[in-house]
Amino acid sequence: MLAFSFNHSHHLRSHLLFTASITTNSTQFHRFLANGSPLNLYTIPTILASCGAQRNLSLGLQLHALAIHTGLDSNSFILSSLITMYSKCSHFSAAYHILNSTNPNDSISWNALIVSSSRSGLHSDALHLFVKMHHRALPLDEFTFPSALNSAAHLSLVLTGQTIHSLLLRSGFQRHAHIGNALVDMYAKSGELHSARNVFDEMPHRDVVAWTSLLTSSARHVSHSASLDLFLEMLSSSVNLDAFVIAAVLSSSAELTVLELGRQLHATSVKRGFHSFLSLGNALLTMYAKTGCIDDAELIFDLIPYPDAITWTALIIGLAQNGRGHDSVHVYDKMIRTGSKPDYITFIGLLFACSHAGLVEPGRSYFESMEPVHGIEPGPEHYACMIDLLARSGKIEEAVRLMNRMRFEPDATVWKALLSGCRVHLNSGFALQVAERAAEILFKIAPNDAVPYVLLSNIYSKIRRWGDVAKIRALMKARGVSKEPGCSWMEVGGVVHVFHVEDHVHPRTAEIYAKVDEMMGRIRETGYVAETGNVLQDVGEEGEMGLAYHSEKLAVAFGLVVLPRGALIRVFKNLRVCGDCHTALKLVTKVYGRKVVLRDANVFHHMENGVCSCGDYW
DNA sequence: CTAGGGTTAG
Repeated sequence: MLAFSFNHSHHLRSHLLFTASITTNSTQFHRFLANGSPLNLYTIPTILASCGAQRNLSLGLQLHALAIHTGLDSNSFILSSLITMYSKCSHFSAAYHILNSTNPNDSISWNALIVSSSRSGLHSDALHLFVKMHHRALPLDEFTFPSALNSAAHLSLVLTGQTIHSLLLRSGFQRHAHIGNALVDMYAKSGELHSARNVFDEMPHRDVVAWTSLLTSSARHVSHSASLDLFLEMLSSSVNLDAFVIAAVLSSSAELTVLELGRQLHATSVKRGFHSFLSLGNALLTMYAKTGCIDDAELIFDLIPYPDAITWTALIIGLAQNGRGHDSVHVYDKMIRTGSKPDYITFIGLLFACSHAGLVEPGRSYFESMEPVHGIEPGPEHYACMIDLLARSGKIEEAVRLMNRMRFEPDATVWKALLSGCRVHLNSGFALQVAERAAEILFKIAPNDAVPYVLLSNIYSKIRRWGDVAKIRALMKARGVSKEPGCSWMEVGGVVHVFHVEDHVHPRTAEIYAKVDEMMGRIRETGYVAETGNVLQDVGEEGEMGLAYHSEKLAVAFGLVVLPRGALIRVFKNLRVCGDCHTALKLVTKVYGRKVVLRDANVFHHMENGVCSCGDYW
């Protein structure tokens, strides 16, 4: 098969690629050798490159041996290929050994090691090599700088990044596209968005990569809406979209629950043929799950041919948030059956699912399997889920025992889980005692977090200890702790309508309030009585009027006013829905024959005909 | 033979 002659280097290259692709399979490699096919300056580097790409270290080692045997191992072309192969296979000691024993004075070998170190997360090694190159006066080029900048960014070494920047200004490379992009990304990842923007504005060509760096860092360091503003700016500057940037924007759309934009991005991806890009599929799945369209999320999942851990995890979490914790567990079992490896976050989702579906026994056994079976040490989030699961199902002693078993100090997340879990079963005095103790600790370690005050105050009001309720409220006031104001919003025709408790700013306020009154009147006829137990759920956001005009009720009433008859009403709230609104809105779905999807800070409530997907357990 | 951006978080 090798008895062809090649006239063009292009043919030679495709032949070499073909050779490499068949020979990285060991058996075929041996057949290749048995055929008397040549191992030379052209074939060895090409096969080595494939070994690196496929992380086939054993074949790489054989080739190294053959190179030594044929005396080709002193050739600089071969040496740099070997260093690349070892680096990509994470066999760094071998790569360093070759580098140190042959002392190549070309940049390629050094670059290969810097790039691989940076990609493998060995950032300080990458920077060390960079400094060494600089000291030896080796040429630093358009391959060296991006990786060094990348490692500086990952270590949050802004000063180092700035030093590299100043070296760059003298190198003549600063106008190079990859280098400009790496600089923008370094400043952006370090949270120095103004510096990032300055570099960006001075670039000769601002391509989609630079925009993506700005977008994702804005989402992380500023806000998701700042990120979407940048996206609009990008669209108006006619830059070509690609799958990376769409995945990033989808993630902000998901957080902001702007379903219309998400759908448009989905359509664009299909038109542009990006649908086979895994990260984009993962982002789409998450976007649909987070906007309450769990059926669409499942459709996306079914179209992904090779799901990775992120895909499985996104589906597990999405199902759990949408009240389908049993399905999360089935998906997890399928994930294991099909050979995917769960990670730290998978278990957060799985245990969250168990806790919301009340699956005590499966939850316990999944938790116990984490370390022995999957080699993942449970972290505070996992303990928090388990404590929540146990406390909510009334096993408060067991929750406390589990907490005492932790190898590290429980953090605020864990104490909050215990406190909120206790509010479900207050009939035993023990639950109250544990809740008070947890709150006391939280008031010390997180004195400015409003959530523990509100949780404890709700517990007191549930057992009608009004004096204690007043004490907590006074304590909050004295400490200047205020809760994030509650608000609900709804998207209609691409416009987001926001409601706060008892606010009168919406242009259709009169109709909305009339509709709330009508709603409350009609559900009262079916026997609804306001629950006063959660009067203080929204401490700080509401007046003395109490429960009637909470933001979620206003939003649902608005939906009844403006949406066509029978249309699903999709509402989002930034805080947890209060118990009274939950009861009232369930009845509204029954009386009006409408479906309501209400997403609160924790989960989705798919309400229909008086029943909620959360099983009144959220 | 070496290069920049992305997706999951009770």
